[in-house]
Amino acid sequence: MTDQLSLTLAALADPTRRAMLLRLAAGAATVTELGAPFALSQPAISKHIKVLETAGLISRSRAAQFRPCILETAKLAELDSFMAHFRAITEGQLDQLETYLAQIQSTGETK
Amino acid sequence: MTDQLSLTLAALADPTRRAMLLRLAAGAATVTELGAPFALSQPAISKHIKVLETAGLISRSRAAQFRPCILETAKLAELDSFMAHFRAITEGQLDQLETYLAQIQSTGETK
DNA sequence: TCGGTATATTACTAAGTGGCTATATTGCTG
DNA sequence: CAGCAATATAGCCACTTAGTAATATACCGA
Repeated sequence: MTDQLSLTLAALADPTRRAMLLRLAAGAATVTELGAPFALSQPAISKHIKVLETAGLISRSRAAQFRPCILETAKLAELDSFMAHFRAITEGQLDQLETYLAQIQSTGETK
Repeated sequence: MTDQLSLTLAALADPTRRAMLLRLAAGAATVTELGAPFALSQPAISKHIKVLETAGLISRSRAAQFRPCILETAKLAELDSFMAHFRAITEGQLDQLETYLAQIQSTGETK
């Protein structure tokens, strides 16, 4: 599991880390702020953040004793472009459903 | 990691399994067909497929001694809707870049 | 310089994952 | 029914992961 996309997905495969990212979508936050919502020890929070950083999903600066985190969207965009491979199919099925709905509506049939 | 989205992401966090899904995006396939491209033992292939099935990303029917797999898009759509939370931000950044490009083009400035 | 706050690192444990070989199951087909 | 092809299961191993408590580091303010 050495490729970037796997790294991204593995980092996202945890509700705590996803919640952190959603929090960061609203703007930068410190480690303590990011960890506040969770009943986890401080090292556990640091670890989660390190996973996100290693995956390139966040980056960090330094301000006094704070290490504020900000969201990095590049890897998310990469995942998004992977998802696009399936989006056509999903939408295709949606179209089929819509066609079907339009059809029963026009013919008055219920089955 | 008990929630559905984590399950989906963990299943996707493996290049072999992603390749299988991409293959299935082109249509149904048997276990052997799905495993053919990989230098893995047959049990390893079965295991990967089971992970995908458990995550609800594929489903399987039964035809003689074959167990053909088909792609299930519901969980992918769910992931897609999670990604939407970030898409606005990514596109926002893109817009900023476009605005910037439009600006330097109209003013003739390079910085 | 000392104490406090923010964060990281270390060392440990329990559980999960991905791979293997060997074996079992299931259903055609001869 | 015998044998083969497709697939699943069991048992094992090496490695990773998510959590913990304890400790270390870094920086601010009095």
